[in-house]
Amino acid sequence: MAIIIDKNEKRKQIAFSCKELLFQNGIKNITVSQIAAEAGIGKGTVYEYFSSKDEIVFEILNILIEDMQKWFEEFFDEQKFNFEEKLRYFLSFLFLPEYENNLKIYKEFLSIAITEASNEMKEHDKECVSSFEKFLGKMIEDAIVLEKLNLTKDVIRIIRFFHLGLVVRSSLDDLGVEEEIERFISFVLYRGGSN
Amino acid sequence: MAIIIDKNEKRKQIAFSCKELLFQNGIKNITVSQIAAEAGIGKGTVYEYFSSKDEIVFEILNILIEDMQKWFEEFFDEQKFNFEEKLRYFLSFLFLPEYENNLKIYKEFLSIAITEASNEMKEHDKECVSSFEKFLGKMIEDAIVLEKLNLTKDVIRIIRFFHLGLVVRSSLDDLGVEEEIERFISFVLYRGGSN
Amino acid sequence: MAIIIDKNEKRKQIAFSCKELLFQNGIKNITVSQIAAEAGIGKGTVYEYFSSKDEIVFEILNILIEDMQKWFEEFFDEQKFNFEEKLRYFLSFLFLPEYENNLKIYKEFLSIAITEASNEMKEHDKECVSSFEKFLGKMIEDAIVLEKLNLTKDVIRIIRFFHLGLVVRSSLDDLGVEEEIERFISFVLYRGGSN
Amino acid sequence: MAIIIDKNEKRKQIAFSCKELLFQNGIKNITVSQIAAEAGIGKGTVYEYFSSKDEIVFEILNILIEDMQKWFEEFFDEQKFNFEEKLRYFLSFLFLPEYENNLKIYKEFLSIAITEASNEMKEHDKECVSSFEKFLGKMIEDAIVLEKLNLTKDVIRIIRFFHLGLVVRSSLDDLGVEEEIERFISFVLYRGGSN
DNA sequence: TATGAATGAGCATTCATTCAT
DNA sequence: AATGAATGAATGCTCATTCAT
Repeated sequence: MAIIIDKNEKRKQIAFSCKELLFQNGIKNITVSQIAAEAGIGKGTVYEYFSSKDEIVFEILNILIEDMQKWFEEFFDEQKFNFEEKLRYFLSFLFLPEYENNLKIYKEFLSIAITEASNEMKEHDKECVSSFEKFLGKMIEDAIVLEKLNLTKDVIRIIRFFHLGLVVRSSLDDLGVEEEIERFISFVLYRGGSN
Repeated sequence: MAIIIDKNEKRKQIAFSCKELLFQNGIKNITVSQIAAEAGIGKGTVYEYFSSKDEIVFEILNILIEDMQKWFEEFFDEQKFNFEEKLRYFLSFLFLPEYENNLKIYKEFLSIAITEASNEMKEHDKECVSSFEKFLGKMIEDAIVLEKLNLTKDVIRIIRFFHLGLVVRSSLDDLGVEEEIERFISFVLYRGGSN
Repeated sequence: MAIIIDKNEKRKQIAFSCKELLFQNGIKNITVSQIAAEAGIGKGTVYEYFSSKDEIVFEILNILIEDMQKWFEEFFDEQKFNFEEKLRYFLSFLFLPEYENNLKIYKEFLSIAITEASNEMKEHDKECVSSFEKFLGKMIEDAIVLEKLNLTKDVIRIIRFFHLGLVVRSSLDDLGVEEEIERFISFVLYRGGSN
Repeated sequence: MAIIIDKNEKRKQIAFSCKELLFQNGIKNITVSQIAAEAGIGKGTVYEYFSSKDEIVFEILNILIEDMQKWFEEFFDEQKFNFEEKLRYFLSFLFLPEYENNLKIYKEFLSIAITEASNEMKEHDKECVSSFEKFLGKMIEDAIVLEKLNLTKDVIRIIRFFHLGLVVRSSLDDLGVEEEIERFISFVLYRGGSN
């Protein structure tokens, strides 16, 4: 059993050391040679811990998803903002210059996830999303109770899907992300504003 | 004198004959050899009509998009639907069993586009998006004028981003797409109304 | 017989119209399609007059050699220079900026000639060289008789080979062509100069 | 632990085993597949030791040049030859029947170099030339000091260019190489002397 | 357990040549 | 006679995976 734990530990270790590699090359262009070199082990050794390249890639992605979850949680632990501010930050933080790399990684994740997500990946992602929704849920609740805003829990999903769509489109359009976000916030909060 | 061939016609012809191939192999795995074989022509002949493999794939994608646009037009031309019904169709048609193949290719397109969109690809995508926005625009306009609904044009973007997010998430979650769509429709249509 | 003459005429015509193409692309990169386009005829038509691409290339080269021969002759017809001046010009004229294209072509010719000269090409070249040597011969003769220079006819060959070597090396070294030429002239004329 | 291989040694080994192949097929027509087969290794293995086909060809050329240098050294080490004999050997050895293959490859090298010399190629050539000039330099020095011949270092360049011209012309003319060489030697050695 | 040398299938693209019209 | 559409052989290079040590 000790061996199994060690194996798992080593897997994480190898995957962890390749995060930087992903920033630079993108998942599509990563090679097993690079992974081995970056992890400081032999190419053959990689296959002692993973049975295929895809498996390595998934492991790296899983680590990155966990990272993202942490970033979210850390940010939202500070409770001093009102709903509008929180929502704005939630929607825009991945587009801030300082999170450029995270956006990149998140896109890489999506790119893989869309067409070939493994069950393990889905499992990981589910946890992430759930923790994420929990927070949005809390946010809405506060908004309803404390700010007396006219909202329902349903808006969580709309926020999530909108956000996701925004990330994807930002790769394709030269859209003004901020503008789109403001439009969405207006819609959610002051939807009658144009009335 | 040799026969003069309508190059554009032949392009379409070649691309058309490869629709099925694309469904089977996907964008990434399709090869020029397969394309030539499927079109019943020589490999070199392909390059008389296309300057690169990517160009062929784009042409096939174009045909698929044109197909989709036709389905839309056909659907929307029948004017018996109200805004809610149209919106429902717009959001859900890709998830209908008969469009399974289109959804698959669309996802693959997104997967590629997210991380390695070439300018050519972006250009291609822009046309596609613009045609869809035109539909949505007309839809909203009608809704405002004919159905006296309380909507603004801004909702177009929200619909688009939501739809995109839905497509992406549908790869990851076992979400009830229909349920999500109903939730969104409710939100867009009745939320403000219920105030 | 009229037809044969016409055929030959057309060959020349096709080859002639491709001189410019050679300046731009170099012989190695020229294609039959380009040749046909440049000559304003169909690709198949080219093969009515030539039986292979190589044959076309040789024909173009032959025309260029004839051209070069003409340039030489025209220049040396003006008899107002002394031997040293003539020699200097002879050695350096291909390196003058205004003959850049000719140098390029001459190199192309050499490039082909070195490894795959056809008999026809050799025949052409022989004529060219002979006319060339005739002139150098006259030059030397005048130098001996009129300028009382201490030279023999043997120097003709040395001049020719040196010149050829210079052209070839100029493609490889960043050599100071002028300097090399002066060195050579000194050697030929004032060989004892360093004594 | 896997075996660690001396990469440089293996490079030489691969290149060495392909000398014959180069003689047979020429620089232009050699293929990587052939190289791999000739070296008794897989095609992919070739790319473990060379980063491109050109690099392999250069390595083979290098070996040929090193061979030539060795032959020179061996010849010139036997100090019983005087300058005239050395010069004769230098000018004529490439035309000896036993070096026919080397002449062929050298010509092909020149053919390529003239019109499409890459920087890599120029660099490679520079080394080769410099080593030959060193020989010639030593030769001249000895001639001046030991044989009291009336020569200057300038003659090195003239010898080199003449030699090069001779190689090139030998492809075109049915010239008597030996005769030309004798003529040149006479010119260099006795012409000034007869003044 | 760790390694890295060896592998070879797989693929886009070019272009001289042919031949039906 | 003139054409240009069709062709397919030919080739450099990549990289995940294997396996002898």
